[in-house]
Amino acid sequence: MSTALNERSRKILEAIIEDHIASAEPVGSRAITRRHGLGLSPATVRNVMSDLEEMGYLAAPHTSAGRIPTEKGYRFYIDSLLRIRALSPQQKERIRRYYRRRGLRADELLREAGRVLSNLSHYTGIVMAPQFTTSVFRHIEFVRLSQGRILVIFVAENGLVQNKIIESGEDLNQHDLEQMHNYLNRTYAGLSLAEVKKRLLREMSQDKAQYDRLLGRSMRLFQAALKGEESRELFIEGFSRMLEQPEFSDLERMKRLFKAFEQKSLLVEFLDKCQNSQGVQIFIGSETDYRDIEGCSLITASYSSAGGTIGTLGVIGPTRMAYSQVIPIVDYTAQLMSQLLESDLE
Amino acid sequence: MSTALNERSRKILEAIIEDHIASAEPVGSRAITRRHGLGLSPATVRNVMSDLEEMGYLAAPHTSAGRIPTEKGYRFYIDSLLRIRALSPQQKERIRRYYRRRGLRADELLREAGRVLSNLSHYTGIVMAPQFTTSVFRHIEFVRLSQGRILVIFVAENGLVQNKIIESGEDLNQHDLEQMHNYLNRTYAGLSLAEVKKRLLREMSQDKAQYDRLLGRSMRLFQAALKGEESRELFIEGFSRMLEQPEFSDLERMKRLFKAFEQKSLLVEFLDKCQNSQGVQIFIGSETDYRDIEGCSLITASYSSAGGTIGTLGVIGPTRMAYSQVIPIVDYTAQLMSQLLESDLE
DNA sequence: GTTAGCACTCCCGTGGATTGAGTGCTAATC
DNA sequence: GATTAGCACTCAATCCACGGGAGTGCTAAC
Repeated sequence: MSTALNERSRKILEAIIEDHIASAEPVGSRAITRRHGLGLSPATVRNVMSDLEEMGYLAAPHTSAGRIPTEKGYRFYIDSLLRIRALSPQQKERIRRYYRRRGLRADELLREAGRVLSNLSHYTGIVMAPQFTTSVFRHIEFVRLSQGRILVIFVAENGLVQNKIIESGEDLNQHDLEQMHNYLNRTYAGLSLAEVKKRLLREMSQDKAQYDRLLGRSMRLFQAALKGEESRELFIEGFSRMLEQPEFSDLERMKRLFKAFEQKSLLVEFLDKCQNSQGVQIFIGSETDYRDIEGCSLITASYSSAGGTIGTLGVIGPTRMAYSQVIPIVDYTAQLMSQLLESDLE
Repeated sequence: MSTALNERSRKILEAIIEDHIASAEPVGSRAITRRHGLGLSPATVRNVMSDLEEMGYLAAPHTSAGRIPTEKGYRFYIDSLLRIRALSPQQKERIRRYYRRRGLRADELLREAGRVLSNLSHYTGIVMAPQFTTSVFRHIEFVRLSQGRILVIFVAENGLVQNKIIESGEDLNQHDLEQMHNYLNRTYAGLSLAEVKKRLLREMSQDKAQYDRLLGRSMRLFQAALKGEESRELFIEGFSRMLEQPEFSDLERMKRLFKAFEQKSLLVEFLDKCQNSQGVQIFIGSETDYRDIEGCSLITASYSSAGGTIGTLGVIGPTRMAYSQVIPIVDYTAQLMSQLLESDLE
């Protein structure tokens, strides 16, 4: 009952977890000896399993069922047992092919990534789009919609487009608006939006007087367009895959999970917290600390552009997930998104 | 056994359907006499029910259960028994209040409509966005993304924004692009996109030679931006409401339904066919001729702008739907969308 | 330390038996 | 002739007992 696991226990734990991932059923001692023939009898395996349960890596649904891994079991499996094979060039090529279609807008690209993640993993794909404020500003455009209502269109360097309606106190005609956005484009293109905000603030207060009416108004409009909380877009694709998982044949549970997905905001918040980490992150069950998706694991990776991470994508599935297959897919997809979003720059 | 229904049969049919809508259970003869006390004994009601079954308005799941309405029964109910009360001014005001938030973009407005439809009806709300080609052209903008890749942004009179990436053979700098879209905006604003297409074609062939290089290129770019199939956006909101309906406690069925929603394209196709009809349309069960949503009914209405219908919205729920409540909500929401999308014009 | 053997536990499927809601029919009643 | 009370019948759903099977834990032998 030493707390460290010896080679044999690890082998058995691994075998149990892998069998359970494949079958979704509790795994018994005989099944292990049959399928993994470690040169041990069922009785021996039973003793080891009993120890593993004692240590919290396994649990028994009831006396005469086999064992299923606990979250601690999965955690150990992922940290110590799992070896991830990098994708072969062929596999990478196969994934890349999904994105080959030309003329895909950035948002379409991200949604497509969600679909691909779902299809390849057989779970649900999630992609959080970049926060606009972290992007590099490329272009702004004002279009007068009606008395006092102006449509603002931003374009970021990575090709993401966002639009917004602002209400300006005074009515501005389209010609003035054009002059205004021309000025803004000349002045601020190439800066990050955060920087734009800062400069805007400085310039407006510092030398306010020096600017003529038009420029002052341009800046005020820009500022109005930039302010306000910004909800990040989240693409969730392939939820129906979840319906295929036996663990969600419980309707009540399904319903909760679905509502969580429909809500999105909590998931966005969570992914936002993941965003600053490098590489693939794995959250098993309650490790997400997010009750509605109980029984699920989350594999995420962030994608980046121009140095910083800008968004997060991943796969959400039951804790009993085929981690070894999903992890490299998520990893590579994140790399790919970084490349593809970058490629709009020359 | 005459084929026409007398007053008494109609009353009983109505009572059965309304009870069934409320309870989702087969309705028995005693329940009718108890809850609707028509001054008849259960035995009499049984005789009538038997006739109604004979005529195809009711069906019995098995010998000793009550009766449930058939699609024919619902159809008769809707066509002949149901009287719809128009919404009271208070109810209308309550609905309008949902849209009072300012600065809502057209697409946000439509999605919000889906949510509101879902919340008020307790079923799933669907909103098909206007087809861009039928909109009135207000503004176009070209933004150079990279070597040969141009982002095109369209704005329609109703405030809808669409963007697209086109690949131009030659590399154009941003300054040229601006001149081009300025020209296009001056020339074509206010026309419907269909008309723009036509004029573009005519002008390009007729007096091709007369145009200078820039104008010719502008038109070619515009044309490139307009071509290609256009997938209509469809907002489906509140699917989780379906999970609450007892008829979908069958997992297999749920799954089919969900996949149908995830697919969207068939639903778009179907709604597209509804679009040219006036007023509220109701499709009961297999009347949609769309197998995946079997057991569901669809209540739709089209919203319009500048005379023509531009999109369709509605509610999808089980055939056992609270028609009398949902119909006026769908009707009024469609009217409201017409108004709200119009209000961008002065 | 490992393993064979065995008693024990518990889930699950099967097959009556029972219950209850509801029907259809018949004969009596209005 | 329409309506209704009464009654036999049907069928799904529920409960319960039972047996089989999978799996465990313990003990004693290797």
